[in-house]
Amino acid sequence: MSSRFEQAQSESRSQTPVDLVDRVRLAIAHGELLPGQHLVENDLATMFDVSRGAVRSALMVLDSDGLITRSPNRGARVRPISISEAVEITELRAVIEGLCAAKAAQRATAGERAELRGLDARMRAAVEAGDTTAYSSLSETVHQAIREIAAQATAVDVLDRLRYRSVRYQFSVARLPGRPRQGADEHSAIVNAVVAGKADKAEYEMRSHLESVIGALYDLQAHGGLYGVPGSPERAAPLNFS
Amino acid sequence: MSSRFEQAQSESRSQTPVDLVDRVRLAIAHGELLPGQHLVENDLATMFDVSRGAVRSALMVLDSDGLITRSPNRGARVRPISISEAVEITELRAVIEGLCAAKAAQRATAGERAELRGLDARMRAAVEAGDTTAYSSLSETVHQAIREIAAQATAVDVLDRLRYRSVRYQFSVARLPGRPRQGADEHSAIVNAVVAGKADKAEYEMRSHLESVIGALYDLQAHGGLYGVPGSPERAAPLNFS
DNA sequence: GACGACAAAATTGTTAACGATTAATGTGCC
DNA sequence: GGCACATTAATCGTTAACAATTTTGTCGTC
Repeated sequence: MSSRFEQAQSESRSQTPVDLVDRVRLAIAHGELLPGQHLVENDLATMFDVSRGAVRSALMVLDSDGLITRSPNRGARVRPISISEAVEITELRAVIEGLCAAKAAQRATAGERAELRGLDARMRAAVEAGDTTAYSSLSETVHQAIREIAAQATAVDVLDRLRYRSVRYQFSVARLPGRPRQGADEHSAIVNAVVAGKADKAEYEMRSHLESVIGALYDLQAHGGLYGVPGSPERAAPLNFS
Repeated sequence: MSSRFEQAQSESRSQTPVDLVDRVRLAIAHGELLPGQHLVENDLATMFDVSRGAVRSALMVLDSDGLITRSPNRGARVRPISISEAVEITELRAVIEGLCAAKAAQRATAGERAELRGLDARMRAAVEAGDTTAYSSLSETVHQAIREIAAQATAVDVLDRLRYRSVRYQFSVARLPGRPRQGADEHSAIVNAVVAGKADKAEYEMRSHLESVIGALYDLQAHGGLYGVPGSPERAAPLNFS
């Protein structure tokens, strides 16, 4: 919690109380550290230019977060996430984001509703134009806006952590054929419900949306493997979520 | 995740990779470390008989969990939880435990259903007998059983962490007049739905139950303060949740 | 008596070194 | 050639010491 709110102040090197955790998290999300990879404390220390003690602490946090596993005296490994686990995580996200959508519907101010409508319009335009990247980015923005409006600090915190576990698959889902179109429709339904102040409907639509993501995950499994695995040339792309 | 599964193997002192985190967590839950209290690394190290480095790592994990706050160069403090935050946490728990209840209804085996029915009967008997302590304990057992049956590892992990944040208030809620009776009725409704395999109803009843807990939290706020604050003579009682 | 500068103490953040445990390698024997 | 066993290397876990920062306490002045 508190770790989320204290902004990176000066990037002053080796003033890394907890912010190293985020750096490693991002490295995993971006595919610089691959699933199953053995993480040696000394290597990470030199890689991130911090003390080994700091690395040790960060690894414990990441272990507690489920991003890595640690065996006594055997070191840490990036934890591979199976599709079935990604499904489970998405099921969990569904109910939590559903809660946020409901709260957002209750609490959104006039300005916030207008903002949501604007985002929705831009997203639909992007899909019409066939701009998948813009869709991805806007989709994430919509989710984020709803979470902010909901003002449920604890829920947002949990969601932030869950995100990093399933990033790998979110990449792939967004690239499935026909996915942007369907996603955009679902997002519109969510936005409309929130803007209309219908909490129950907002929750329902959000959950429907994420259940459709789960369906896409199963498709992924059926059609064998991942599209656009991180580590490939396009790993520079920003984090996007379906 | 992995941290949950590796059992305390030999209690061999100073073999504390992560298990120290749980010990500090429990100390906070039991009121040995009070909200707002300043946590000095050296003191904790001698208190738990571990190295300061281990304490440092544990504090970072607890900070990430939201149980304590850490200011640079100023140390750590046990994070006080306001009633409004406890409400927020319970709202979050409601949707997650709702998910677990639904999954449990889908997945419970015949044996598990029988076990749930047994627990329910014992809980109602305890309430009839006016045994508040037994009710508390059985209530927690029911919740735990449903979580196990649901087999949603990620959700259970999140719930386990959320629990520690609001323990303080859960104590008080269970002591509100008339609370055991109402809680038992709600638990029965949940169990019946799960046993009947009605996922939607199970989720609905679980959420209703926790919304009723939220109502009790507001009552607590209205009637001013906490009953049975930890640190009082009865702090030896096991953790109980409404 | 209150306020501010200064010094001392306490605490955190960092680094380096040591011992312990585990995996990997090499050797001898069957 | 393959397997049991000792040796070596790599890595983790711990401890102690040092540096940097904050807090506390003291003194002098207004």
